[in-house]
Amino acid sequence: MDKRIYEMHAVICSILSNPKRLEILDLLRDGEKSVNELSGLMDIPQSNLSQHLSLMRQKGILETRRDGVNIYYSIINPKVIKAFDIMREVLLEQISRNEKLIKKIRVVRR
Amino acid sequence: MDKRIYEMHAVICSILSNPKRLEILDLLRDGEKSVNELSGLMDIPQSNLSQHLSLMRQKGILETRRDGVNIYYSIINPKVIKAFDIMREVLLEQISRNEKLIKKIRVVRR
DNA sequence: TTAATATATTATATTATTCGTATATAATAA
DNA sequence: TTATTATATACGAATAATATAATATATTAA
Repeated sequence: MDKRIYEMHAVICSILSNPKRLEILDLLRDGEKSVNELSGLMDIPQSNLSQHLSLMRQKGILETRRDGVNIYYSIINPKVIKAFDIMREVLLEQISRNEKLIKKIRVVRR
Repeated sequence: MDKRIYEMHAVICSILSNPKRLEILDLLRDGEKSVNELSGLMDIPQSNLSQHLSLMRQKGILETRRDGVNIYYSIINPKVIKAFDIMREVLLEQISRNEKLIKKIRVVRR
């Protein structure tokens, strides 16, 4: 397998490796939102939001549409949300596995 | 939605954001392999391989089994491979979208 | 044209990742 | 016990990612 494909793959995945970008994607999962709307929903300076948005646009994850003063961002490929959700499931399953482990340890100690 | 869940989510996703780790996961997709086997299949110093493996174990993605001198690593949750594959599809679809775009531009220029 | 609003860009400082080298540990064989 | 093989860890240097502040641009309204 070509190494370059792993590198490109890693670049795409690195988009999901930041909490703010995950929050943005989660906010956009049901359709487009303007920068202003996003800004109101998130606790983040506008410039930082804009940076994350432009990064995701550059990487081909988001696209934009201008309507007057507003610029609306949306997710190009819904598979990104699919991957988002699967990784979320992985996380939640990890957490519940850990909880079970902790309970077990407590029972043994009693 | 709790911000901490996005942070944990980002940590899990950051595992997929490195080409070597993606290659390791790809090599482990059909079952466990020892560090030695992985080392033979990859072009990477053993210490670096070990670093990536221990990171993925710490983060709850891989688990280990010792058999004599060898330590076998395997993927705990197959959903990780599912997410791997979906993100790969996103990448491939991006590439083919770009190719189409380039062709279009060429036709227009003629 | 000027003002107001929405969004993007740049520079910078801080922090995090990555990877190599060297070293350490752990299991087994001799 | 010593040697060998397999694996892990510590450290440091280079690089990359991040957030913030300040500034720039673009659109519309007055």
